[in-house]
Amino acid sequence: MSSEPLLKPINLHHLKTVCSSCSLRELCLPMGLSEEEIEQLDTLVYTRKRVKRGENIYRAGDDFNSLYAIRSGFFKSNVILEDGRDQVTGFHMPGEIMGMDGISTDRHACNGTALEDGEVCVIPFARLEDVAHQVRSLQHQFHKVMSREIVRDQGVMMLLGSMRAEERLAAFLLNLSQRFVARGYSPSEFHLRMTREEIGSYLGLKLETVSRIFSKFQEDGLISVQQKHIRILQVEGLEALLGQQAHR
Amino acid sequence: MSSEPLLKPINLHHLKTVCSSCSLRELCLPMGLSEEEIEQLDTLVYTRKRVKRGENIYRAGDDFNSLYAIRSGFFKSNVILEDGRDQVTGFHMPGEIMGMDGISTDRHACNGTALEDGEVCVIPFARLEDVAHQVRSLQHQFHKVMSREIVRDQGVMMLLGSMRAEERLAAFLLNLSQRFVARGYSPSEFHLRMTREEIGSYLGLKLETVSRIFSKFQEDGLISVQQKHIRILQVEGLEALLGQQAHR
DNA sequence: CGTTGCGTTGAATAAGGTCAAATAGAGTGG
DNA sequence: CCACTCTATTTGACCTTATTCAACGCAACG
Repeated sequence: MSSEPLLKPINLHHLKTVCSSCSLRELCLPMGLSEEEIEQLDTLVYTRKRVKRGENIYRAGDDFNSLYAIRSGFFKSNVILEDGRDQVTGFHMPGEIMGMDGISTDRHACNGTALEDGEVCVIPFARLEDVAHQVRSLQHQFHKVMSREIVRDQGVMMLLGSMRAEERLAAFLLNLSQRFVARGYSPSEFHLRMTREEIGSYLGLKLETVSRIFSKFQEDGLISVQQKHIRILQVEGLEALLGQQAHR
Repeated sequence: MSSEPLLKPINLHHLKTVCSSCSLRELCLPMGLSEEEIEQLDTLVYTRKRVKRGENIYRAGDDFNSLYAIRSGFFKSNVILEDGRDQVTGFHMPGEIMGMDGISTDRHACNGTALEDGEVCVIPFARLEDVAHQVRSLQHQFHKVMSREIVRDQGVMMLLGSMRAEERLAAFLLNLSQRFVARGYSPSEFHLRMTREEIGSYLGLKLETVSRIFSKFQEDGLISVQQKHIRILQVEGLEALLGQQAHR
């Protein structure tokens, strides 16, 4: 066992930094592309970046150079308002692309902050446009990714504009649940990586309201909450909250 | 005067349906491109569409084929909710591009509705991608347009998530004002094309609240309101409302 | 000149925010 | 491993804001 290996070991690092062998390729930028097309993306990402909880991958005002694909970890987009408050504009999980807000002005419009230790793929944007210029299917796929972000944001706008607090929380939990399923995790049991305050900021509610409504959902037998650990007991119950006409 | 013209008349129709001679080219898709590059866009738009007030240029669920650049008129993006309520997700004026939400799923996610008679340039999306594939600067410009939409939506999310009613209205009026200026109209005097209910829907408020706050702004000497006619009397006053720390 | 849709205003109410206090964990250093 | 600290969370009491319900005014239109 201590002798020289017979075969040269596979270069694991290379294997890992390449889209074609990434386990997230069904969710991430390569989604829907063929194997050959994905291989053409392999020149795109030559840097990974490890981030620790609380660190920013970019800050509002920074020069925009790259997009970031989440490999692992959980992130938020946020802006620090003049009065110091931290306004959250999104939560992001593996396979999602962050930083697209920076394209319009060549400066990032918000911070990208890690809520737990993680790793992102750095996608130099000029290079992405180069490859998209070559590979038409990538161009199209990238347009889809941006459009999806627009649709997602408009969904949040509708949530904020038309739902009451309970409905917002129900929608939030169901949305997280769906996104966890897509990543192979349990739909009904998960760990919130963000605080009540961050949830509230995102949903336009105060942290006390978030806490109270979690407690109420628990009393009603819809979920079980223990700090950041959530278990959904009755999906239909949460869905029913959404179905009823919104009031605001 | 009844004799044959000496010179063949200029084809006015053609002159008009082409980006390079469009008065909105500084605001619209061609923004920032050179004259030669803009000429390459001239094959892009071969259809204009007139719409009457209340008509939709597309509806949620329709197949997605084209983007629409507003030539004239005032539009809203909206979704009809299950309970019949009309949730507004955006207001759009000349030079802005509508329909980008459709790219992600090949179906429109919302309606594009005219708030007054107007005209849109139909941009077949497959063709746009073709031309973008040829003209790299257009590819980049289109990415900027999409990114701008993302930033704009996130701004609305922040407004809805962190501002109280008065602040939302103040921000709304200032935003309209800025967009009118960019189009050569008065910053301080304009006509609202939408109802109080539509404003409320967009801002997450009830129409009565919108009406009350307009009245209050008027009492405070910030604006003068007469039905849909608005005159901003003290921009600084409205701006001051935003500056103060948001409370919600 | 009535009808209809939109806007304004008032009074009562409910939803969520604010303030405050108690508790529970997670992380840290001895 | 334990004590200590700090932060996140929960819960209660009270208050503010915006909604709800309702009545009325105004302007456009056939």
